[in-house]
Amino acid sequence: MATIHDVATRAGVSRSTVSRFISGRGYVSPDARARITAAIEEIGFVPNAMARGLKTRRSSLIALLVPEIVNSFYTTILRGVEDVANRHGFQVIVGNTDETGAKERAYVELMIASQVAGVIVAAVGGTAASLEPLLQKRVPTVLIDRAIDGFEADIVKGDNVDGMAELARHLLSLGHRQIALVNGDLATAVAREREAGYRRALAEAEVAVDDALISSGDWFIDDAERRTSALLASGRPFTAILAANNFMAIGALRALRQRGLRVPEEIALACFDDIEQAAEIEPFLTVMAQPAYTMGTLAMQMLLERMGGHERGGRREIVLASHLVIRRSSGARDARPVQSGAVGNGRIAAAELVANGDDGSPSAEDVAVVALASVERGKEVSAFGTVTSIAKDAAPNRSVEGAARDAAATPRGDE
Amino acid sequence: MATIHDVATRAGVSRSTVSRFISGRGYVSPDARARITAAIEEIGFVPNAMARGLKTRRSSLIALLVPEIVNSFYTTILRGVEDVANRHGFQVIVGNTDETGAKERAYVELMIASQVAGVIVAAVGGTAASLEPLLQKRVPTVLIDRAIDGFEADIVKGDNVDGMAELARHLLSLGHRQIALVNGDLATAVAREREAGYRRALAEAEVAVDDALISSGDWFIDDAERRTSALLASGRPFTAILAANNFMAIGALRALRQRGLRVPEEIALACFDDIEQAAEIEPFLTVMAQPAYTMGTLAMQMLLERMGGHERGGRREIVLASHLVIRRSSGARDARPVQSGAVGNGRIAAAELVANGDDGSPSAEDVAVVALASVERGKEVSAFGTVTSIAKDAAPNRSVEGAARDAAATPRGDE
DNA sequence: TTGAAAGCGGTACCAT
DNA sequence: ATGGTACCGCTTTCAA
Repeated sequence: MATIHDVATRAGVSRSTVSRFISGRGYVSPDARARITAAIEEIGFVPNAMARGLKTRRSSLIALLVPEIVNSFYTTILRGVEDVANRHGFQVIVGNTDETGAKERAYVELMIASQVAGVIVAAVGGTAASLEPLLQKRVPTVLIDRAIDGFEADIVKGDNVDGMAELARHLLSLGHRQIALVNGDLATAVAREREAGYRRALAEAEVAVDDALISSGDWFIDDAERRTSALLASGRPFTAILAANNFMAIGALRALRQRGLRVPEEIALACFDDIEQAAEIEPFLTVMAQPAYTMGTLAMQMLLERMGGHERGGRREIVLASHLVIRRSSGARDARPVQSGAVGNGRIAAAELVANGDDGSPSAEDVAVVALASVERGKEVSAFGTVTSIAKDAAPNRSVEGAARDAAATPRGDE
Repeated sequence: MATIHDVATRAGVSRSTVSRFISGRGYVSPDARARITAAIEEIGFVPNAMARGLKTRRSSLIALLVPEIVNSFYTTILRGVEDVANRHGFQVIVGNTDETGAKERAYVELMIASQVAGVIVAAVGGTAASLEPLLQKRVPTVLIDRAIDGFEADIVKGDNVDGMAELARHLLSLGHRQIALVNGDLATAVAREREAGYRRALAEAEVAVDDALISSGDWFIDDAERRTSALLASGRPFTAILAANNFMAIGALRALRQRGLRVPEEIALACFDDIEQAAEIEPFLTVMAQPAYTMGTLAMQMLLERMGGHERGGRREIVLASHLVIRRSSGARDARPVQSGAVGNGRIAAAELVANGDDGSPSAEDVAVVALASVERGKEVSAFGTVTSIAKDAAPNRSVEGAARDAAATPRGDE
């Protein structure tokens, strides 16, 4: 394996000069430059990242940890993260934690050992235990989608409480009063937040919540199917199902089909998170779509700021609005996309995000703030997002109850 | 950041002893062992992978390079790769090459620089140029899905020629005679192979091929949409569309819908590769489904063998059969899943794959051979695959023409 | 059974 | 502008 020494010998210069050349710091004469370039080409030299990283304690690796890479919500986030990371010379490596704390922990240790420059995590949930080493080693970290109680880090997330409330209101507006909730793992904040939204919407509509219609477990399709089957077997009456995410919806759908129940004629269905490719094939599922690409984009942006030390303040929190996409499964007459957006909210255009981050350009918050100020309603673009709130030096992650209370207190202008 | 030295001091032993302890090689007294364990725990020590890799020239990283991580075909492959890698103590990092040679090249260099233990690539296509450094640096490499002319490496791929021929035969059997082919990038072997299959089926049915109905370009949805729109605008008559993969099908579908054409009533549609989640939501697309999970599984298995030096022979090639899943889009009366399988082919059961690879257990070929011998027709399981052919010391990747000729010469027992 | 010491392949400071 | 030279943190003989 060719080393810097081989290049130096071949080019007739010292290792120091070669080092300066490849790292781009320090002076190298045009003459030496040419000879080194030639030597590198000839022997096919690729600098050893381990040797370099050992010395510099830096790497060009960004780690993204997701619970389920097969879910398009996370692959879309990945694209967002990757696009801005690459633009800044960073490469992204993905770890699939499979909703398993142990796998997450293993990846975290691997990432630390690999000296990654930063980490973005959609955490498995529950405790901060498996992520704790990141804090201890001071690895720049940004949370995405899922908040973790007591884990002090920047976060980009969806407006789960409001989003789920709106989704529930949609079903309520169609006349449903017995709405089953197929939730995910209550150890994850999103599950608790979405349940809070569900409860809030029902309360507002003065519909009593039947706890027997609410189930939770884990985020796997099979589990949602089992729980839905059990619910159907219980004989408890209900006319609609609200699934806490797209995978839960698939599970519910399986159970419904197995019983021969037609959607939406016999049971209506809606869920959080879109499945873009499925929608392309056949617009069926009514969903609360989150701006996943933008979430990835903003998370990476915040991470870059932390990594570069440009941001030394407290915990930041960016909440992006999701939007209701009405399709067939909920049984609405007018099955057409609808953009939810509160007065005073603003869109983050793809163009702005692209401009963002180049040297000296605005930070994630700047962009978000600008977007907030410009209430602009344009056509649907996947890279768009609507900022619901931005908190600088935000309070530590609070309990769901608190979040729900705040959300309830915030006026929304979309209904 | 805690180092081995800190642990040594705290435990009252030398660095060497700590090193022996964490690497598991060499003797360490129970006494020292206990003190080291405690020290590691106390200071939260994680060995620096860079320092270790620098010395050992090894890492526990496997790189998987895919052209489009958003495509479920590749995420499913990822799951297969990851499952066997993890079982052997390796972690997988994914690079999304975005169908771009330059990105692929960049990832390859990064992987080499990072001293990955092995690489699995679904290549962007065209030349072997961007992968060439892998050969030069002797990084164990396995190709998946896409063959590369002149790149000498083990490969796991689908039976593209036969599969596409069968898919075309399905449309022919429904009475279609003017079948448009929306292909992908002809620089990739799969595209050429699938076109060969299309041509073969038409030739066998004595249907003249109308080249004006065949389009190619790249593998992006937008491109397929554009080409399909152009075809529709041309006025050239056709009654069905065969898409070279799932993304091409989405593009074609967009174009059809934009023109208000109903599928399958006005135009029938079928494609290679499934979109599992879409099918779960609504069984619509008739597809030639590939055993993606198994492809990942076998690729990783072959890679482990190369990495361990257990396999020093020539290039190996494993070809897995795909199977026809008839759904609504092709307009067939009996829209139900059908398992295609030639006499003499065998299933690889999930159980066998799991057993495979533990020390001393059978190699990828052994498993495949055993499977070939056991013609067992069971129920559909996603981890199953059907082996079409296994070649040991296979000839270098040949031209499509040659492959098509061979395929035509090989008797198949499924019709 | 343990410790001393020599690197692995770069980087970066300090002279020249 | 360039070269000499200590490391970075861990592994691995080799001696004790």
